[in-house]
Amino acid sequence: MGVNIQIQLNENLYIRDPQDTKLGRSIIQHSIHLIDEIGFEDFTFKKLAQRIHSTEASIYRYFENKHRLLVYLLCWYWEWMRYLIEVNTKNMTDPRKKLTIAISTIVDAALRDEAIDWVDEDVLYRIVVSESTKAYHTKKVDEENKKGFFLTYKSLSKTIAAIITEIKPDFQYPKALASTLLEMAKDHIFFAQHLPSLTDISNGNQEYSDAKELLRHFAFSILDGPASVS
Amino acid sequence: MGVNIQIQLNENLYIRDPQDTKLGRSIIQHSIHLIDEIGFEDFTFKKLAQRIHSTEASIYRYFENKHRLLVYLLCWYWEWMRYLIEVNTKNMTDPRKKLTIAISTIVDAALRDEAIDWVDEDVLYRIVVSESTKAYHTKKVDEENKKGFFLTYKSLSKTIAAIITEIKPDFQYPKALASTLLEMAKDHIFFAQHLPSLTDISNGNQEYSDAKELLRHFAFSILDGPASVS
DNA sequence: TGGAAAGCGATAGTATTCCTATCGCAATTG
DNA sequence: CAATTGCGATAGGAATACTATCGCTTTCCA
Repeated sequence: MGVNIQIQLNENLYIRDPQDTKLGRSIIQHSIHLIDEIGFEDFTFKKLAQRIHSTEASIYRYFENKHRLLVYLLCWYWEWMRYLIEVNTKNMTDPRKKLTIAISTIVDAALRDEAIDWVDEDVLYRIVVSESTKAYHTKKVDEENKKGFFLTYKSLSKTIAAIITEIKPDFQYPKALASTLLEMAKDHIFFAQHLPSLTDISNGNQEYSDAKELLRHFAFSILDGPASVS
Repeated sequence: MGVNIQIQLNENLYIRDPQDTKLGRSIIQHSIHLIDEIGFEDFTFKKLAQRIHSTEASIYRYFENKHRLLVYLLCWYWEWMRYLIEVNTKNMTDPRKKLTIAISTIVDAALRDEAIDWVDEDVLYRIVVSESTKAYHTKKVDEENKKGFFLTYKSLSKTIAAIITEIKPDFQYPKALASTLLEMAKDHIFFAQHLPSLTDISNGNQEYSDAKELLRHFAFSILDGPASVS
């Protein structure tokens, strides 16, 4: 049993809802691992079909193409993040503590969680770090945005922006700070692993406490900074 | 005539140096425009060959594949940026002014410049905004990093980090702040254009003065922030 | 309980992408 | 003027990104 979470995503993302069937759940579970292993560029429906002992045509019954599948996975992550932040900050009165918890929650996505047994959240987060910008850095952003593909990301960002506004109601850049924190988490975890000269956090630490510290330092410096900046 | 700048890039990036021949320069010039028009995913050497009235095989004599060409273009931009920041901050004594100039220089890359007549810098910057993360978010990052593909990006980041250290020698995160400013410039210009709810800067302003103001505000708040952060 | 519908494997086939290889002409170079 | 370089032309192969059809099972529900 355990916790029973049902994440409902935008219907435009899929042809058939993968959560409804055994094959659908298998597609989600194994696509996460396969993309993590070989990268999104080399990932194909044919390779996925071979791994799950199904066929290319069967996978195409669920997703129009591999890009839609990627966006589906990311939406799943974004929605799950937003849910976790909401749960973890519930009943808290101090908005500063809320922001600290939100930052920790984002970074801790790199760690294993067992929320849903056919989604390995820690592996999914590696995909978020490596592949998420490919979801919206496309010639079709505007079209896909209209279809609501990025609502969950915007909603996650909005949740964090709301906490920021709670801390400092007259702050000029709540939305920018919220999205920057989300992007920074990915960037610096990636830099620490692959391009360490672009960051000051170390890669050794399994729990990324450096990353949390960096985000907190930036966020609170900006929020508590001198009223007038030269 | 005009200014004569020669940008020398990593030899591993190309098979034949595109700066040496007419066809090579044509490949650079038109690939920038074609990638800008149709996006990197849909961009192919065949389409580029058609546009410049050449052949696929001829383009393959310059670049192993389209990914290498993209990295080449980005390296060109990163090196050019570093050069501009160095020139623009030369003989300045106040490091705070240097950082302000550096930020303006990065954001102004979106504007037309005529440094080299076969490179349209403003169009190239649109590629940087939309496609640059695809250069290093690959399964081959580590391998390509060893070959020195990202030296110019790291060098640009290092230049900015040095200014930050000049401002505040005991600052804990100079490298992280430098790369964050570079990433933020791209992200928020992109968000303003396509996902406006993720930023607070507007898209209307042609000179992105909002973006400059945002970056300056974040940078100096972090540098001037209260010594101890809760 | 029986007939319709849904789900999925199997197979076939097409257009495009991503290359590699070879040939030969024209321009450049030494 | 001989040798090299640069490049257009063509061919072709393996992989990718789909689309379509057939028919077998399982499930649904009346």
